[in-house]
Amino acid sequence: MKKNITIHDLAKVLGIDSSTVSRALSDSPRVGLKTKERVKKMAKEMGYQRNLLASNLRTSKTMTIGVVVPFISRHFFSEAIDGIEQIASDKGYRVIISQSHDLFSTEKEIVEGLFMNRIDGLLISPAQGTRDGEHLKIFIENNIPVVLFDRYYENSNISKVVLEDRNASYLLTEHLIKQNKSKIFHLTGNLESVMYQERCQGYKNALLKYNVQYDESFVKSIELYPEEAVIAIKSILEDKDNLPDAIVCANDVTALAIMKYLDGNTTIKVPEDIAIAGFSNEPASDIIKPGLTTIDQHSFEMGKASSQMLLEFIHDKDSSYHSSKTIVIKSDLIVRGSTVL
Amino acid sequence: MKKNITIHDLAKVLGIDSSTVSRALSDSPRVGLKTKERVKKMAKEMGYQRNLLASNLRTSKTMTIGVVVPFISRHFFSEAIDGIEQIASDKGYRVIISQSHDLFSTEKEIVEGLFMNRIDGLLISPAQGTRDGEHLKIFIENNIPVVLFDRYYENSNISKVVLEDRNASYLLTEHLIKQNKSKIFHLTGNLESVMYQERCQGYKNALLKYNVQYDESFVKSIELYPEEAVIAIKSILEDKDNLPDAIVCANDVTALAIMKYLDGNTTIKVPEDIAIAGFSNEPASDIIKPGLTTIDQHSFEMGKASSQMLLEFIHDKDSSYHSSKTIVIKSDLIVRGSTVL
DNA sequence: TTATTTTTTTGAATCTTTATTAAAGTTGAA
DNA sequence: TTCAACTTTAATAAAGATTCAAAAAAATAA
Repeated sequence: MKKNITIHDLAKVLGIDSSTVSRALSDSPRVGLKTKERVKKMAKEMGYQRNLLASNLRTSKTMTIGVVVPFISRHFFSEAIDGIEQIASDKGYRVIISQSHDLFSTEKEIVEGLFMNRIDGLLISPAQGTRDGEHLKIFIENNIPVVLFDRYYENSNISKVVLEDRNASYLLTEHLIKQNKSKIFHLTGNLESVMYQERCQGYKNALLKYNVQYDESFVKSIELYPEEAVIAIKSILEDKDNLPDAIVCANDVTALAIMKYLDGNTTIKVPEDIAIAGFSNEPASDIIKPGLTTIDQHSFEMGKASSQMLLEFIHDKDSSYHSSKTIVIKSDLIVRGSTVL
Repeated sequence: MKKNITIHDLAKVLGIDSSTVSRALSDSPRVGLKTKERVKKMAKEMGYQRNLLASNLRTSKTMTIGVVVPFISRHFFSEAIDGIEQIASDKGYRVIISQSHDLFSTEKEIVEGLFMNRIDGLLISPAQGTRDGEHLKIFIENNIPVVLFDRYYENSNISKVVLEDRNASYLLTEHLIKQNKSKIFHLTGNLESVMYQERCQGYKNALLKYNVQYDESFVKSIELYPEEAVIAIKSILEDKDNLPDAIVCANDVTALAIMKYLDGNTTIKVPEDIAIAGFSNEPASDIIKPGLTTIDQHSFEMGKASSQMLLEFIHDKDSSYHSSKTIVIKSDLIVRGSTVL
């Protein structure tokens, strides 16, 4: 129930001016050693806690970066956040995390709130179905750095850190071809998203390169959630004349859902009858039997890289950072039992 | 590069006082309709963005609650956060999420930072090995509500929302007994933690109740991480004269690690030779084969309940909220193949 | 001792918003 | 018409910390 004490309270008690107290507490060289000590001692004694609202308002710096992701529970994102936090806290920055639940409207609200709170920089992996960064304009206009990571906009000059999606997808498909699979389907997400376009392109490129059968009907675009995946696999299996012997899924959760469905509801064997590959290396991929062949996206590294990039931008505000810098993170193919006997 | 515009800029342009602008923007009844409209129109036109730092400083309210968890990637916590966010955003509160990585020192820093940012309330699931809430004292002293969830301190009068750990553990053990298991081990965490004490007690109570063999050596306390679990199961298996036919693990990740080890490195069959039960219902529990019998902690509900409690405290600051209110969340036994043929 | 330099401290202004109090303008009943 | 009651706006003072210019104090040189 005690009132917050301020530098003015300290000043009064010590019989000095509040500006001196302020300087003493921030270890300014412009205040004498004994005063410094007196102030610090008293501050501790009286339980002084600096009010960052006031401080931030005055300095117009919050030492805070905002992070917006679709879902913090996705392994990929929580790992990335770890990376982000590590770099940021190293440099004395606080990180505030929000999730958009993959909804543009929520994302917009969050982003506006973060602006009103005057964060020093924004790291965002945009909600699906967001075509452009219009709602991020305020940041750009006010010279507050923004870095996109993992997901990005096609015709935007906002800097970004992304995965080599196309190549990763190519590697997955190539791997399946080398396992003598000849009818390879691709289950992808919303194809308006550049990321899924890229993954789809990598898949096609591999088929083309190795001269493997391809037909438009091989690509199914769905919302990449488990329930949707089950619906999709059911419909695929119904067309008995056109059965795949392999499916490249654009994320792990759908791949896992399909494997689970096949195991529980059909006699189809993975990988003998149909090989399944995923994307992300979620923890469950290594627990399911057979293990799921997938792509390691180096999420932690990606988080570190984006954080680093953002902080660089923050520290040299003047340079025209908008100039669309892009960092591409390497990916690794992880081969497990779902594609190899 | 454009400068942030303030209510003063608006006031100047409109030829009225800044206080009127402020009122107009917050829809105060104390300003005329036409002025309101004029102000709002101009605000939009000039791209005005309210500065919450100043606003919060003036009102000494931030409409923000802090959430601190050990790891956001744990399914339990990310679900709980979802629940917390849902309730909070409903009431117009922003949520800022931090992870302590289960380290007290990190938690302390985070908590101090949150205080300096003058959050309106704190929701925290403390790091393991923290015996008391000494570092939360500033909040209590300054009448900022704190609610613990999931994990808590033994002799603390901070309000909390917890699981009926003891009962849940009892149910698990009882279930194993009913499967005719007669030598049931318990793999638990740090027994200084009340939560693990409770889970251990529930296990013991069930054995006692049904008159099943018990020996102190049946309880192994470890750091509940996968690697430690593997070490533990190896050492258990080495003592060939004292093999369990069931193990109750105090969380899912250890249970999963053990199942994976048994499957890959031994001929021991789950559940025939050894039945395994976990705690938390992580997603992977439903993916592993056989499925892992575990406890559903209703994390989403727990998040909602804690958020609700905290907001109530915030809204009636005067009532002596410290009076150690406790909400106990019910748990459910989920039976899967790891304990039943 | 006085003049000069250096160190330490002060006072006022600033950041942006909001609350409080005062003032001005309107309306209506007596 | 006059006074009261009400509506709308203005002016000023916080909220708590930081910063700049200037003053005061201390240290050094002449």
